Amino acid sequence: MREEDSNWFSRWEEELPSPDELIPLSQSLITPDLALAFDIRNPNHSPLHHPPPSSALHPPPPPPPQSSFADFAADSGDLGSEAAGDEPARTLKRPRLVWTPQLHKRFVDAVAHLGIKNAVPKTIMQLMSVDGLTRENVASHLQKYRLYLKRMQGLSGGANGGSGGAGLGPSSDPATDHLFASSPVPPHFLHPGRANSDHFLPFVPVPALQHHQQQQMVAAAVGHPHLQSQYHRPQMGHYGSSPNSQFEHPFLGRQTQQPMHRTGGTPVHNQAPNSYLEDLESANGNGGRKVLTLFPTGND
DNA sequence: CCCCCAATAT
DNA sequence: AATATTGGGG
Repeated sequence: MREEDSNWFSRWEEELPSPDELIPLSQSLITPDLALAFDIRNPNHSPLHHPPPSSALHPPPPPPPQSSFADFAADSGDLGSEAAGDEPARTLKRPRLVWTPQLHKRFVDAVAHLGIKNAVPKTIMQLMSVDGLTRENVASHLQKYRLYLKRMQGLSGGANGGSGGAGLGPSSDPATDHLFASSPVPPHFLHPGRANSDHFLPFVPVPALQHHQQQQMVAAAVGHPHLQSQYHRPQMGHYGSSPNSQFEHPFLGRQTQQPMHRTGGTPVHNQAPNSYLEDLESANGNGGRKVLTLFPTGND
């Protein structure tokens, strides 16, 4: 057992959104097929602002009254190809994941805590424990993230590049990566020559740094009944900080496991019985794209 | 099987 | 533009 575990887990607890803060997306209760078929999402661009839990409850986010159909028509093109009107149940395509800053944050945390070495897609995914997240999602994101880190390193010290700016530190290149820029990149990520298991932050508890960003997690509204992220707390240790445990969904249950060594065998202890997840995972085949709607908290 | 990365595809 | 998918190599 590593004491560190309790450490960072504790930290995590703080960040964990209370169940109250989790905002269920509208379609959560709709039949997946239905949701998919109708493509319930914001056609335009404005993601529903899920107002923070300021006012207690929000009614079902009801917004886009119109255009659904337009979209539906547009993207249902593919859906129709496979007997969509009849027995769609299987072969559902999963919506594209949207990496909100919050989600990315969790990703970075996971990577940071795992240590670069153990941070491989599967592990990261497991640690993040966000429902609906697949290994591919993570792999793809990780790939991009690595490129980002590389860029940062390359440009950080000396010469400038010419990209307009010249000598600025880690060049904040243009639109290269807004998402990545929004999360603090743990130092160790940047230098390769370091011990592998360094994760605990010295003490840089982010003193007075920005605190504005409430950490709300993502609620994934995939085409499935209850797609919300759920983090589970480690059963070990003591996590009594969050008294909100009225969260009991009989359905999802992702359990966490601890990091293991990725050498040879990877005895991860498993994931819970997410039948729904498996369904989603295996589902695939035709094109109908939907968007995983993790809500962006209008705070960017 | 899983990982990684580059190139494509959507 | 942001993700997903594919393909080749380890």
